[in-house]
Amino acid sequence: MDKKPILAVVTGPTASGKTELAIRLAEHYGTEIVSADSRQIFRDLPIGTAAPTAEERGRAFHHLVGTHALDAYYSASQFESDALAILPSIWKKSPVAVVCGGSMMYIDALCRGLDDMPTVSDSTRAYVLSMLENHGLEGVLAQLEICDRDYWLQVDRSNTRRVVHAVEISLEAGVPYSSLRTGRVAERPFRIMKFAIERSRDELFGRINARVDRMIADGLEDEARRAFAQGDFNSLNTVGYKEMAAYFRGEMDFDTAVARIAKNTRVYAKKQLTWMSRDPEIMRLAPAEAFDEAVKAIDAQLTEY
RNA sequence: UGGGGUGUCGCAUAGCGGCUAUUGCAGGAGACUGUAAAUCUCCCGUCUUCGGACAUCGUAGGUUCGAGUCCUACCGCCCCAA
Repeated sequence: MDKKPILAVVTGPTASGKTELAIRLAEHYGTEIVSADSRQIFRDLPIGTAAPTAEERGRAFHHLVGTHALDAYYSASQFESDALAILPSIWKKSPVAVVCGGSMMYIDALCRGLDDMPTVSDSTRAYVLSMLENHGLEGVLAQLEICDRDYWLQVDRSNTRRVVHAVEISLEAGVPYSSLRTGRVAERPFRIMKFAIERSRDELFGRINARVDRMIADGLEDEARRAFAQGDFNSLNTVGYKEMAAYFRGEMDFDTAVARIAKNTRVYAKKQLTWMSRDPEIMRLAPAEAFDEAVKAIDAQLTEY
């Protein structure tokens, strides 16, 4: 029987200690890390996204961190193909590759796969956008009812983004969006192990608050100013930056902006926890024993064949 | 001890005697298949078969058809005077 390599996924809410655990595992197994973080992938945002530092990156090689310009288009499906392309090269060095990140949809895209869908062309995107601008959400919903009645029935009709996307895909593909959604879980040629560091809500929120203060001290404001000087991109529709933008526009004072960042980071963490709660594959580790427990579990898998 | 003020949800706050007690902050739950740190939904007095039911504005009385709102007493807090 083939020895399938192992994908050790370190995930969990923001500020839970993923980076350190991932690096220690990478050091231990002489391997590299693929980041699964939808914002750390952009360059010029190291402070606000808590990207691994130069020192940390010296301890273990990190893929997909700071590799894209702020105006670049990136998505979960691109992450899926990028990660799948990188992993084999890591497995040449070690039977264990480490993935580290809190972008839950990216993790799922890699571990379970996304259904095949056409890439939306610029013209289709522009067409649906104009429909939204001229006829509002109601207009786009009417279009959705025509081109994909099944999805129209089930979609959250308040969620403009989902409605727009379904119409875009349906028009692009020429078939209903819902017909492309198979829900099939991809077969992967590797064994997946998922780990998360579990902390109490109070402790996690305390770590978040402290980290936000540190980001401010480290110069988040300047970083945000320089980033927005490049333009107002989706990559900057991000906790830490959108609040700074509101401060720059004079919509809130500095202290309020900082408080909002902490608040929105807590909300983000909560959403990650919600997502995690429905994934029974994730092994929850106590902070103090996280590394030892993860190594034990991985070694057990390594010796199994 | 006297005089004045004040008491509304975890905190803050609105509430000219009359529909469901307002708003903000903080908090909780959830959805999620190509921008996901995005986008969206719900709860936040108690119980709930999720349609509602029952409470409630420091406490106890009173006036009134009707009281968070007016009156009295008490309790707590704040200010001034001693």
